[in-house]
Order: sequence, then structure tokens, then C-alpha cells
Amino acid sequence: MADIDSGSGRSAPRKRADARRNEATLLDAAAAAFVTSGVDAPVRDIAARAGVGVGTFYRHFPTRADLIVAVYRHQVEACAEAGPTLLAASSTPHAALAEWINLFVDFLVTKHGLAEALQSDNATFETLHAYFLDRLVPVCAQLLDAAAAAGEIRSDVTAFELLRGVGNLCIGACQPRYDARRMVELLVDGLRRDQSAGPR
Amino acid sequence: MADIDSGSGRSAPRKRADARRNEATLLDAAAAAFVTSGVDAPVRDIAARAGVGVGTFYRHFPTRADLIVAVYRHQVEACAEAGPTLLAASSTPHAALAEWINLFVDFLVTKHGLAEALQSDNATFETLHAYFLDRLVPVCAQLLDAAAAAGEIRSDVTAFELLRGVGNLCIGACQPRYDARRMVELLVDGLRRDQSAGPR
DNA sequence: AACGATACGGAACACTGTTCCGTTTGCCAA
DNA sequence: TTGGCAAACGGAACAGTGTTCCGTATCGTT
Repeated sequence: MADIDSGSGRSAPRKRADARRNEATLLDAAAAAFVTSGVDAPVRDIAARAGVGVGTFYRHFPTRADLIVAVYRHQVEACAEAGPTLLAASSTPHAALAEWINLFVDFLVTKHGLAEALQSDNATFETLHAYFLDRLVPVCAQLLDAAAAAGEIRSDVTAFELLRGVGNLCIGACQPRYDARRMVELLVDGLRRDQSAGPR
Repeated sequence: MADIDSGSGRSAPRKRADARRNEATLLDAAAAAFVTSGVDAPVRDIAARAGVGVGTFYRHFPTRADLIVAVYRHQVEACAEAGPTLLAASSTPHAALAEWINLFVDFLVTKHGLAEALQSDNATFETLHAYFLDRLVPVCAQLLDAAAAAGEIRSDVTAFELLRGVGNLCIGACQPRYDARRMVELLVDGLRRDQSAGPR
């Protein structure tokens, strides 16, 4: 997202203010609905959450794939921006990291839904995947570095490894008897330097 | 199917004749519908094809998984029985093999649908998979042997390999720009001993 | 302030799964 | 052969979806 038409381009004549506002609201509503109901969340639910009519929904996102792609990008952006914010606001870097990873897991729900919705269009999917890595790895690295510098966690884990590991843990989430979120918590806890043992 | 309840078991009190007939008809109708519309074919369509009401449909197959599993077994059985029949009826063993493989591809559509429909219940899926191999490998071997004995095809390909190969070719069938059926044809054609070259 | 383009809202339609119950039919016992 | 009843049938009716359409409201400009 970031700057879809902030004014300079002339092919798109700039949308009306209320339209832009509604699009953003719908994106948030959809993201929330995806987490609770999956990517097949009913159109009416999403529209209702956003407080708009279904007509408005369809004007902004003619197909389900459009919606999912948009939410995906929106989520990547939100996730990326949340990194520094959390770091500044949290009591410790590790706490910030844990919270951030939590956002990341939400995001993965969308990502997996996207993969299904786009079985045909692999090119689009690959593009988005690359975008997501480019944008998120540095943010994760920043959090990781901060926590390492504070001596809270071991320092031999790369951002890419961590994101990858979390991503893999979330495969098949929502399956009965497998709580991906809990597994991720364990992983993140495992990053800590053992507090009970002495320094070595 | 073959002998679901031919009388001896006492736990199931034997179904009425019309019920058994309708079940078989529904199974055929569903198989046909799966090929043209996928495993999400509407209940009404299937019931209409079979010439029964939707109520009857639901009595026999309360859930979609029930239907798919039943069709799956039905298909395995039909496929297995078709082997010897085709061999007897066709002009050459290779022609019989080609036709049989064609049936097998139809069957794979169901199989893949089944995998999706049963994401949760892996045990059931594994059981069916094993059943399908046990039943179909010998039939395929019989066709293969006949064609090899007639000197029509090379003889260093096992039934398991062939079924596996065809199965893999059919992954992602129905994708745009990928005609799995055509690929399978090529594979089966490739089995032939090269007719233009001399013996060696 | 007036006006035209843009966007909104939600009723209405189409299609699906699912249930329910009055009616029909096969089967067995008399 | 016939009577009866449990089993099975059929399809109307309901509920939840996606999608379209157009009268109405709002924005941005003149």
C-alpha cells in the first residue's frame, strides 16, 4: 500500500476522500474477519464490520482474490510499521519481539488463504512473497538486534531463519489438536538466554 | 462396492432393494458430476442426474465426505473390474491399457478431491489409499504383462511405477495451460517399443 | 450556492446446502 | 394373496451465501 496514488500519477484521477476512507476500513475489517472466520468470511460480515453496504464492498474488491491481495499488502505494511512502534513502546525488546511475532502470525493466516485463492496465478503470488520478505526481514532484524544488544536473547539466529521457522510452524494451523500459536510462543521463549543458568 | 452387505452380516439388517438401487445410481451420477463439475458439484445436480430427490441423497450420504469416500471406493472397484473386461474386448493389449489408464485418470479427480475434503481425517485417507494400491496395482500389472507379452511395449516398467507416474502427472490437472490428460497420453504412448526402429 | 460526477446502501435475485414431513413402496407374516 | 407397517422416497421450504442494480447521498469543483 503505502502510496497507492498519493497524487503525482495521472492515470488514476485520485479517488474521493470517502472512498479512500472506506477502502481502508474495509481492509481492517477483512483482516479481522479473516482471523476469526478464515479467508472465506462472508461478504456481508466484512461489510457490516466496516459499517458499509455490500455494494461498496464490491466496488472496491470485485473478486475475492482482489480483497485478499489487498489485505495481504496492507498487513505487510502494518506489520512492518508496527516493528519500530512496538520497540519504542514496550518494556523490553524481547516483549516487543513477542508481540510483533504475534502480529506476524495473524498475517500468515492471510498468506495461506492467499495461496489457495491464487492457485492459478503463481506469478502474482511469487511477487507478493518477495515483497513480503524484503519488507519484513529488516524489521524483524531490528527487533532481534535490539533484544540481542540488551542481552535478552541469543544472538545466533537470523531474522530470516526466525520468520521462516514461525512460518513453518503455522502450516496447518487451525487443524484440530495443533495450536500453532502456542508452538510459536515456545519458539520465541526459546530465544531467551537461559535466565536460571549463570553466565558463561 | 462389489459386496456391501450381500446378506451374511447381521449387524446391518439388509437394506431394501430400491434403497440399494438408488445408492448405486447416486454413486454413478456423482462420479459423472465430479468429472464435469468437480467434487463440489451441487447436491441438486447429482440427485437430478440420478433421478431422485435431494432427501434421498441426504439419506444415503449425510455429509459430502461420505459421498466422496463412497464414490472413491466405487471407482476403485469399477476400475479394477474394467481391467480384464477391456483386455478381452480390445483389439490389442496396448489399446486396453490406454483405455484403462483413461478410466484411472477420471478416478484421480475424485482422489484429489477426497484429499481436500478429508484434511482432518488423515487415517481414513491413508486406509483408502492403501486399499486403492492393493486393488489396482495387480490389475495394471495384468494389462502391462499382456502388452509386454504381445511385444507391444517395453517390459521394464512396473505397474506401481506407471500408476505413480500417471498420478503425478495429474497433480494440478484442470490448471489453465496444463492438460494432464494429454501428458498421460504421451506417457502411455511412450511405453510402446519404437516401431520404426529395427529389433536390437 | 449549484451542479455533475463519484460513491454509497441495501433490496432483490440467483444458487447452494439442509431439514422436515406427508406420501409411496418394498417386504414379511398371516 | 393380502394386510400392514417400517423403510425409503420426494420435494417444498428454510437458511446462508455471492452478486447485481439503481435510487439516493456525498464530495469536489465552478
